[in-house]
Amino acid sequence: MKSKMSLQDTLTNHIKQAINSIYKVALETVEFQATRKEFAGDITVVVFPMLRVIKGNPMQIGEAIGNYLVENVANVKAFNVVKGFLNVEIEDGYYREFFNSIKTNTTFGFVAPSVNEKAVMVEYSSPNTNKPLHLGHVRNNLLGYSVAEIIKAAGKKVYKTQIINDRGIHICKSMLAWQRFGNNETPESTGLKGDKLVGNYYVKFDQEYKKEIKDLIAKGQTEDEAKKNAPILLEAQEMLIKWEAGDEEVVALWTKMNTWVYDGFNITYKNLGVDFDTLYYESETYLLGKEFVAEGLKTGVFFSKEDGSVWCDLTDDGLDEKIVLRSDGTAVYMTQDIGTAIQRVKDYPDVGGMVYTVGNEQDYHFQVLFLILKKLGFDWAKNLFHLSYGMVDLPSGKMKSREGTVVDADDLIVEMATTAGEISQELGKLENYSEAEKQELYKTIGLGALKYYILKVDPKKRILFDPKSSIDFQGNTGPFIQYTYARIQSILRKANLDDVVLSSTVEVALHDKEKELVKQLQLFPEVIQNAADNHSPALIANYTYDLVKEFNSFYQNVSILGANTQNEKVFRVQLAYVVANTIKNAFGLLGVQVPERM
RNA sequence: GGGCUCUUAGCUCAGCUGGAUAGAGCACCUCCCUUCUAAGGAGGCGGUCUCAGGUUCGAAUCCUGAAGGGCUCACCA
Repeated sequence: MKSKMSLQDTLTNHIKQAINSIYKVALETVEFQATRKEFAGDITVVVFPMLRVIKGNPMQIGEAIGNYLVENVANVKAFNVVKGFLNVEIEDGYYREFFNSIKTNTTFGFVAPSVNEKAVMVEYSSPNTNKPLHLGHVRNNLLGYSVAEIIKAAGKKVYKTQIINDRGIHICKSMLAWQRFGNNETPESTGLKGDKLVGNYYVKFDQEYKKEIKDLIAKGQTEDEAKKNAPILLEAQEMLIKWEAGDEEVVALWTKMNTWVYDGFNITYKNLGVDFDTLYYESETYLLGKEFVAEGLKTGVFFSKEDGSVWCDLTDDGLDEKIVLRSDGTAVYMTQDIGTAIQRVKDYPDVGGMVYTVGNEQDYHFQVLFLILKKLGFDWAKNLFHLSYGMVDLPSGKMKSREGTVVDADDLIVEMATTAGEISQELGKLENYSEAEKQELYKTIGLGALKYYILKVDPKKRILFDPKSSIDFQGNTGPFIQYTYARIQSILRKANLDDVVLSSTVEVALHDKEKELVKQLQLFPEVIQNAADNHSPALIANYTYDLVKEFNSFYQNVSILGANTQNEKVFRVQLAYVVANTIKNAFGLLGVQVPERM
């Protein structure tokens, strides 16, 4: 494979030579930016930074470089200088050549996984098994899945994983409530999804717990006392102890109810379109990490206090002291996370870095975790990244499972599809579709709207989600982009597309809109790399939006099938094809599907 | 109180190596379907980029400080 020098690289080299021959000085770097639409030109050289090494007036320097480029560089057609900006016009031929080099490459922009590169493990979702997934999990899942796909597209092997929080007092609460009030209900007997059924008992527990607290307060206890002494809570704590001791009956119940939950989760994951390569269960990992704490004690990374608890002193790093082992020798959250990270690298030795998709309330935890792993001397510790994201809040405030003020993931998906269906029916473009096909399409559009809505914003920002008015289907939205894709497919069907048309090379003068589209396509590989480096699906979303806007403008201004010449028609069909393919691939990175019609 | 983080148009957001007159969508107002899907396009309205300093030829972008919102600072996970 021959690597072709990019336009920027070529220009950089020539500009350096120009500066060298005209001003007798060496230039370190050249700054470029896209030429603003109101000026003639395709790429702009920023002259200002050169003033550091060249004494002179930016206009004159720009003129001199411009002249040199026109004379010496094949594809440079003309130039103009505005203030300190040298706008360079490039020959159509350059863009045609680029376009022809990618037009049959269905994975343009993607880099095949390299054998030499270390793999990345991306953790996301990681729910508790006592309640169904809600909108917060949806954001987590979409982000994690998308970042995993993006890293893959950027040329690294990826393992998608999650750590399932399948043990602890919260699970026991659901179990206990079911035992007491459940009358042996099952998902089958009730027709409820397993996670919903279990979630109901978690709520039930809380109701009972509150009732008991009230009773105790009435009997004269303080609120704090009542909260500690409520019989149902004591019983749940007892249950946890039994579970840890391996009590057969408790473990059997635990297994049964968790299985219900997993069945439910799997349906939600499937509907959401996310998947995992490998799973970790907290019940299997919560004891891990202790040996490394012992190790760290020896090497002085940790120290123990008089009561036997073990700590890590991070005050030199501007943080606090952090406990890594309780005085009774049991593991804390941190211990477990240390152990799990190490375990993962043992299980998958090609892993050289990890991404943790976890809400920003755990920023501090991960800061500490990564630091400790570094101190323990793991070389992969420098490649750990906390993909932190803001909460999803409702107009009514925070979502709270126990109080039932959550936007349920399954309900949300259904609602989105319903809305998509309503809009679709109003527009009435689907005459030949069967009912099943329609439902499938509505789901694609509804999910597309939801996913795009969440992924297009910076993960760091918190989202205020108003179920009634949040998600549009017009403008900068998933459906808008899907619509453009469908419209292109319609053209391609009418064009009787075949391999000959696609692979044939035609020479046509480029329309402005065509050139802009080709330029936009050209950015895709860089956008993918950038998105991977920054763990940012939003970059992909915004790129796709820009591409689609550019295409729609082209579409309204230029007739594709009604082109004046056969050559123009062929080129435009090819262009539409490549744009559609790029939309599809880009949306694939976001986990959004594109419909053939809508 | 300490730490982290966010603040750009009425609303939701872009703006990621500091660069030209800060861009989109929604909403509101015009116009465009006898031509490839109008979930579209063309245009208008709308901004002291929270505030105050600083660095720079040049700051929404970098630095310092302030204000407001969020998160966090457990032998919980």
